[in-house]
Amino acid sequence: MVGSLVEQQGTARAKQRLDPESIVAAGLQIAAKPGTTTVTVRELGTLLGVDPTAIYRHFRNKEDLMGALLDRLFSMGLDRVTAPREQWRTRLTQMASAMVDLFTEFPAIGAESILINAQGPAELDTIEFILDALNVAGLEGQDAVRHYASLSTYVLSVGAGIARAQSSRNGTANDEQQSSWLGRSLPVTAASHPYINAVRDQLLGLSDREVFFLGVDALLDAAEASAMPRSR
Amino acid sequence: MVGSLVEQQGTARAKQRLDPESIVAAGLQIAAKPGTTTVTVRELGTLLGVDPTAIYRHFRNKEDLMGALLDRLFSMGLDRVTAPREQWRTRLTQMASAMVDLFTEFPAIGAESILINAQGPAELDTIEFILDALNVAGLEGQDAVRHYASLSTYVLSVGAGIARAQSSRNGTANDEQQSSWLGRSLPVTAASHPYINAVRDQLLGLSDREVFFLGVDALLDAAEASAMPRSR
DNA sequence: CGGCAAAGTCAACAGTGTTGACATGAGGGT
DNA sequence: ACCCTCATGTCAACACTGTTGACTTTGCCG
Repeated sequence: MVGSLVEQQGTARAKQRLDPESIVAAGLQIAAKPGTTTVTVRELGTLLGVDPTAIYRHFRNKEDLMGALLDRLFSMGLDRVTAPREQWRTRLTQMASAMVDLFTEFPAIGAESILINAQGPAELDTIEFILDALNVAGLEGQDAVRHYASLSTYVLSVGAGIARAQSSRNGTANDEQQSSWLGRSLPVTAASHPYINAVRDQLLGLSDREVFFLGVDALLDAAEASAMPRSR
Repeated sequence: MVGSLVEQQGTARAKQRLDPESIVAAGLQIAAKPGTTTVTVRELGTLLGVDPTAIYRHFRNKEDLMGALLDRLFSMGLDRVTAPREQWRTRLTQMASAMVDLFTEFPAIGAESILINAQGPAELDTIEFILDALNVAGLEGQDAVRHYASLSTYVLSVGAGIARAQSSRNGTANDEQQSSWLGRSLPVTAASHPYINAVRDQLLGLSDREVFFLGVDALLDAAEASAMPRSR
């Protein structure tokens, strides 16, 4: 993938002389492996064919490493945006979609996205990207900042939640366990919880992503509405 | 220690004969203590004056216990809603506000709110509460379900994020570390990131709660808009 | 070629949650 | 009033985290 001279896939090889880049690559590889709920330092070591603690020569601690991984996800997310600059709303939707996809692909990283302040270059690019889109939409200054923050927090937080749910589900062996949003069953009586009872099936049928995009749309509507008075 | 039927606070006493209720109370007490980032089984044991593993006689595992704690927070949250039933929007806002307050008060619980499916009675009551409010707003069936899910996911996910940030900040000694939302500084140049640079101060000045309520309003607007066509 | 700093190794520590074997004691049936 | 039984508390231990300090190796630079 990376085209480095030495290491490829497999279980362990490429002795010695790491660098941050190959560690990040290995981290992504581990996080992508289905059933993985967390990236552990020791697994990283065995995958790289190196003593686990060697990682600490390149990253101050695990949070630092996770930040680098998350920043990588930001970078990939930006790359997946294809719409032209004028279509700001499509661009933001694509970005949100890409991030939730990536969080689902790499749950171990996405699950902690909210805890981490990646502060990497790609995160900054993402902020710039969003502010640019909002600017195209007609938002500036404090308005732009507020809606940026709202959208960003939403994508990261809810995305993290979806990733965690994904992890839990992956933990237990399954076959296509249709991301049911609530728990399996809703133990309620019609007497005590009439509303729940009336829509119980719809509740259980909800999917994470459906709910996610509903929120994204609401936030983008709000941004658009906020831009309205200014543009007319 | 012989005659006391009920136990009180302190650091350790009330030997033997636990019950789920007192464990939950102790859990809340620990989670409320500033500087606490996570509720640990052992600390629970010492606080209750009991072997840590005794907890496993009353809860299957820690996730189960955390579910009970979270359910307690749901219960408290509902209790803090004061507006009359007709003012559905105020009620939902109060509920969201109460939850984020509680998550900030008990970060160790709030931080994991998204991972847990409490499935306790209070969570069901909360679902019922939200569906009822949306019904007052004029939403029914699938529409109500969707906006319930959207709002619920939002409050839990973003609330969890705020709680985690709170924890991180509590971890390091501080004095009134004004919940700055992004990291401390934004290392960008005007050339590469003009938009960020233009609003850098506003970005750093954002507060968690401000952003949180912005999202809540957007979601409630969406719900209200969805109800509009039906009610006219 | 020599030394010095960066990087890999190893053992160990401090914390998690969790389990299995054992002890104890409160309660209920007769 | 007994005894037996089952729930509950206790203890030691395991597996698994991240992380550190002392050491050894390695490769670069003068």
